[in-house]
Amino acid sequence: MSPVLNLAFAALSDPTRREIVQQLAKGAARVTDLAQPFDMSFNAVSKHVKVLERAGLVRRTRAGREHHIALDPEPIRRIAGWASRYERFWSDRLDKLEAFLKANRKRD
Amino acid sequence: MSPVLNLAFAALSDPTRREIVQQLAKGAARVTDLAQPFDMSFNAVSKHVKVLERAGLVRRTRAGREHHIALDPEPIRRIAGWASRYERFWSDRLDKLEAFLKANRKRD
DNA sequence: CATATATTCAACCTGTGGGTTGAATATAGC
DNA sequence: GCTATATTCAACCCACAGGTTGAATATATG
Repeated sequence: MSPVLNLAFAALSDPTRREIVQQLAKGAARVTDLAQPFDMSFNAVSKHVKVLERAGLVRRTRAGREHHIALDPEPIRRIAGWASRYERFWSDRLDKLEAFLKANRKRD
Repeated sequence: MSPVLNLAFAALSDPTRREIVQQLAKGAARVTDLAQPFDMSFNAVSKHVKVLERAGLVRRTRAGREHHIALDPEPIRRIAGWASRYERFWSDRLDKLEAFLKANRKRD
């Protein structure tokens, strides 16, 4: 039972939250900025950010009335580490994984 | 919106299901075998297997009254691919990822 | 100070998740 | 054929997830 993985996997199971993570990969942003592309209420996005925060996927720094949200890649790293355990099921050599990773940098 | 990732992440957010996956990494098994280590009803485990199946993480082949459950690593591969997009956040070179993966083969 | 902006908090609704129990179904073995 | 085994199906419960709206809070700005 790994609470980190439980929360990280659960947080990333929602496509809206994965889009937010993707957004944050380009740099930190305010909640308003993150909410802007979505066709849902600001409050809904605010909740999503809170879920990501609770899972440790993002960090929040307050600057006046604005909250700066930044990606913390550690849980994703943990997920990559977890997934790597099954890497032998799709190839025996890490350079094959490397090739796969390279080919999949853009897609969702 | 990637249904594959939605379902795979959601399925793997449950520690029981991750344990089942881990169990299946050692080879295919019957539902009864999978249920045996857990302190919950057989039916609960049967449900978990169904969730994994729906997510494409396992495949089922019927042999008489026994159902053989086998790991299908493709969705995990997809997750590894997704996570790899953020690899630049923790290192710039894939050989660093490789080292990390090697060091984390055993843990949960 | 008054108002606009950025954000959370709280209450609510509906759907789904994980668990239970009890029954149904199908195959195996004596 | 009868009984035991392997499994799903169905109904139910409770907790949580994702969304809404309305209000509260805090900071900027004219």
